[in-house]
Amino acid sequence: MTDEIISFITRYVPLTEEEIAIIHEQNLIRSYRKDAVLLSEGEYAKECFFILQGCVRSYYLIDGEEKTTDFYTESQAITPISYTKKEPSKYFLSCLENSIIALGSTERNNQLLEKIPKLRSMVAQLNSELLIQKQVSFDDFKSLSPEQRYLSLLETRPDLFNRVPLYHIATFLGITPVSLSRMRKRVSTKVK
Amino acid sequence: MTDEIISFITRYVPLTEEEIAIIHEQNLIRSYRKDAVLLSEGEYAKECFFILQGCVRSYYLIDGEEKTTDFYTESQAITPISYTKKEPSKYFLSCLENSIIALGSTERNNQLLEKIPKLRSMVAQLNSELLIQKQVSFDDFKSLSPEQRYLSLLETRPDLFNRVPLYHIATFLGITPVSLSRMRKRVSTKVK
DNA sequence: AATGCTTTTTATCTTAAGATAATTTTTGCC
DNA sequence: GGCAAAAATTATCTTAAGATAAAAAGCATT
Repeated sequence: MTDEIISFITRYVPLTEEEIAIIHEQNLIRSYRKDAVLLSEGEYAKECFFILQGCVRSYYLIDGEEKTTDFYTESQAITPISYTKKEPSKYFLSCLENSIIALGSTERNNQLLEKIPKLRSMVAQLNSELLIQKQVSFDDFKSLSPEQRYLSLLETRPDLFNRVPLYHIATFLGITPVSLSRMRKRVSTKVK
Repeated sequence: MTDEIISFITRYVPLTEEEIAIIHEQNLIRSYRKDAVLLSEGEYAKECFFILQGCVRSYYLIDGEEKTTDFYTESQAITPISYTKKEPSKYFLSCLENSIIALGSTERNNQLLEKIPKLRSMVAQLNSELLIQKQVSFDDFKSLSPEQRYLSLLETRPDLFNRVPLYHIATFLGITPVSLSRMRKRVSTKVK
């Protein structure tokens, strides 16, 4: 049932049967309804998340407008900044779909790291990978025009367009929903 | 002489005298002239860098245009993606000023990590911190207008404006130099 | 002081994004 | 099938950025 977590981890470090059992024991799995809020602005994140099924969105609320910064889907881990830094969150996390999510509290995660120390190496590798990914996407974002960013997202994450409303994709691309709509029209007439 | 490196490290892990001596031994320090290139597109990075004195810029060359993605100054470490991933670099690193830089090759760094294993913890902490920083700047970048980004940079890194040509700052802000110049004029007349 | 090079600004024109409001389309639901 | 809410599009007007070219200002060096 939580094989996704095991295969996620074993991309970084090998696990024995025993260790797999320990991880299964520790698993806390929850279901959330669409629009359920996993973390609010101002709140201290007590947990990090691993998405087994569904889709989660992170966003800032600025002058009453939601600015989406990320979409997380199956087999992605979410470690809120607030979880790491022990400070109030500046952004929200909420479910775009009914979702099944594994939770790790600080205590539970620390226990796991005590019992299976090599998980520290996994975390280190993962962070290093995420840092590189983030840097690459940021660099791309800066050097591409909104239209190029849209076209690029169409290629790299086509799945999103089937499960996420366009107005969230718009703010994720750093533009307004109205502008995205206009752009899509422009692009489609270009192609023809 | 390389106390900066020691105090950089001890922000993350304590060091004994012995360990400090080991680090000093391993240090390879070089001087570079303004415009010296530390890493070229297409090249495999053999080293990572720690800036003791001076300023380094990272940039992509796109359609003959340089797009600056970062400025590194005193006491900042640079670990090229190419160094970590062992693949050709997509960007350049070059000196904006005459600079004094400590170099760490893969071999030398691995030796250090063998001799002082707790440095792994430092690297892990540093990466986690850098990931958070990168995420925050990316989120800001997306939600701010070019003008707001300019004003924010003026506050967060005023030093840059004294040592870096505006046309590099412009591409760093994701706009053209002409546009930055126009914007500065607009902003200055607003204030009056 | 004169020259050449780098950096910044100005000007003009074009294009696309922001703001706002209204309308249309789609979707879910009783 | 009809209704309400959510999502997407359209229209209009304003504002700022991109492209390009040219001029001006700042520097360094001889």
